[in-house]
Amino acid sequence: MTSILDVAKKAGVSPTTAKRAVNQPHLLTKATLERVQSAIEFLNYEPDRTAGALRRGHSQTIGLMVGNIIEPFFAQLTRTIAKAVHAKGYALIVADNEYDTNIELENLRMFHGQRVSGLIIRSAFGTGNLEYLRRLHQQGTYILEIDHFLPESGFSHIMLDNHGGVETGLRYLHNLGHRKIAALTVFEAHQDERARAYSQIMTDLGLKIPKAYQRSTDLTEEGAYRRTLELLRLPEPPTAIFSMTGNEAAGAFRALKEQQIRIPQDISFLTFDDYSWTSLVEPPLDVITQPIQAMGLRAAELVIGAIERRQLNQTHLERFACRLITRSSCAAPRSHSLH
Amino acid sequence: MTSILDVAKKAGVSPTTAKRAVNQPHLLTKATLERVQSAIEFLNYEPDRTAGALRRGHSQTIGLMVGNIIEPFFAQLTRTIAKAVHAKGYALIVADNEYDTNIELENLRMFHGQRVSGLIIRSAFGTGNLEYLRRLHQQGTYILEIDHFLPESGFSHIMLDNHGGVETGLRYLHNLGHRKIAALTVFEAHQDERARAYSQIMTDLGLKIPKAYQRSTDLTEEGAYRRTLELLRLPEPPTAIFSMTGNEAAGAFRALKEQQIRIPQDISFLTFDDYSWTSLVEPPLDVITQPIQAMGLRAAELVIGAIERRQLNQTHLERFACRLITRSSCAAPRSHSLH
DNA sequence: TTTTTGAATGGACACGTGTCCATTTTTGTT
DNA sequence: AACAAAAATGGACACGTGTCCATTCAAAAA
Repeated sequence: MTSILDVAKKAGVSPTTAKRAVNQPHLLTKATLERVQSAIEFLNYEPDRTAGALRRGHSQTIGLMVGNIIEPFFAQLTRTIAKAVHAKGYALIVADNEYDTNIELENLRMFHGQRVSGLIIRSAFGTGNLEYLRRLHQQGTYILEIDHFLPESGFSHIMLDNHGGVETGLRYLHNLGHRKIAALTVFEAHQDERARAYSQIMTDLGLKIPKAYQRSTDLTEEGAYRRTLELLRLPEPPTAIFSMTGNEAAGAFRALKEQQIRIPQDISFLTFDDYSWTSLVEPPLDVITQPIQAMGLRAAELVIGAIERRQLNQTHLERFACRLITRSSCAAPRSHSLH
Repeated sequence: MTSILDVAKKAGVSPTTAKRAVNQPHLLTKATLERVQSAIEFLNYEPDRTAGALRRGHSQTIGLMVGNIIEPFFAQLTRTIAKAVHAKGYALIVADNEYDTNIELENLRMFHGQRVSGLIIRSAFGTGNLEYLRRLHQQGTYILEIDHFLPESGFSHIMLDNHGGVETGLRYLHNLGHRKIAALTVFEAHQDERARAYSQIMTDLGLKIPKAYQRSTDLTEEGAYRRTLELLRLPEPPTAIFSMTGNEAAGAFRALKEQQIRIPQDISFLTFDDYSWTSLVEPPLDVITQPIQAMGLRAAELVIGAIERRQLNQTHLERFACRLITRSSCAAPRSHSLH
């Protein structure tokens, strides 16, 4: 493998000068710079970042831990972040935790071993790995939570305005006349912001949430499918279903379709995430869309900014607004329209 | 940052012994091993892979270059490969080339700088980066092409049985009575296997492909949308459209829907890739499904196997079969059913 | 006990870079 | 022409690991 020493020899300069041609070209004479640059080109030299990482103490690498790369939300986020960090000369190492603390821990170990400079994480529910994250941070890794955060963590985070989004959705359904509104989400221990917002806003609207509505999904398509069938079998089924993620929406929609439930005549359906397919199905779905790209760009910017300015302890808390797109999957409930 | 030296000191052994506790534990006495292990735990020691990478000459890292992470095909592939390589102790660095040789080159540079041990690549069309890939290979990076390969490259590859898949699809449509079958794909320079298979099998079936059917998409949803509208405006529009990727299918389906074309009454529609939404739309789509997970697992296995056995020059060429799933988007063409 | 053998442990060095400090060369001033 | 100041270039070392070789130790054979 050719190193900077080969370049230096070829160009007839000292190793230090050759390194400067790469890192601080403004310090060199035009002539010297050109000589070194042509040597670099001739030898196809590419600096060894592993060596640099060793010397510097951290690699020019960002770790990204998402819930599940297959979900378009995370795929889009991954892509945006990858592009942004590449532009700054960083590489992106990805892993997903499958919303499981144990899998997450293993991948955190891997990130640690790679000495990632920064970590963007959509952590699993529960505080199981908080201690490990804290240690990572203490050792110089900037940590940014995204989409979900552990309240006690004290790390920076980038969040959607989940409360606002849920409120927009629920008021929309409420105004249409719905009173029995079920949510597809994770209720356990009030860890999920959307679940919390759902409970609170339903109360604000003077609506009660039956116990039967408060069972959790596991955030998978399959789980939402099963949960939706359960809801439909209830003695008092909901007149509207509000899916808190686009992933769950696919499962729920499949269940509704299989049961030949007419949307919106029999049930209104609303979901977070404007996934491509939501406008292709019949009826096109009403959705609450997130500014994924803006969030990803900001995440990359914050992390790299903090790393380069060596402000590892500066905390940024940001919220991004979401937007309701109405199509044709929500309408007044039948009982209501008879009034 | 705690190093193995700290561990050694804490455990009262030499650095070499401490290293062995990590890498070759069978060489140590049970007592010594335990002493070192508890020191590791106490200090939260995690080996610095950047240092190991420097010494070894390559990092325990695999590069994955896909076309576009957002496409579920690549998302699924990424996830499968990520899991598989993590299990073997490797990290996965991802990048996408957006099917563009220049973007690809930049990311290849990045991979090179990171001294990835292996590279799994869905290369952009064209041989622009072949020379760079060759150099990378020469410097010790194992290279595996996936989903698409450059015939002259000589690298290992994992491919779908594209010819078989296209043949299955075309014969299916032909048997239904279709003669005017258009394909959504990349025709340029016969670089795409599915496009080549389409041309050849149409000829085998005794069918001619009008010039107007031979214009390329750019593999995007938007491009397929526009291309589909063009096809519909033709004086002799096709009676069946065969989309060669699931990504393009979304755009094509949107166009058909907007134009209020009835599927399969007015046009039959068939596509590669059994994406989640294809069974949610009306009508559910007939698809040709790929064994993405099997391909991803095999890719990871091949690359890591070659790295660990130091057989960088061994070439593996593998093909995976695909399968037609019939639902309701294909039927006999109208003119035909009148006969 | 002594010798032999193999198991267990230790020492030393190189990988390629970033960084600090030293030295040389050039430029500007008198 | 002599000097100071600034610009340009060079030297030396450390980062933490993997690997090779050397040494010590314990057990088996004589």
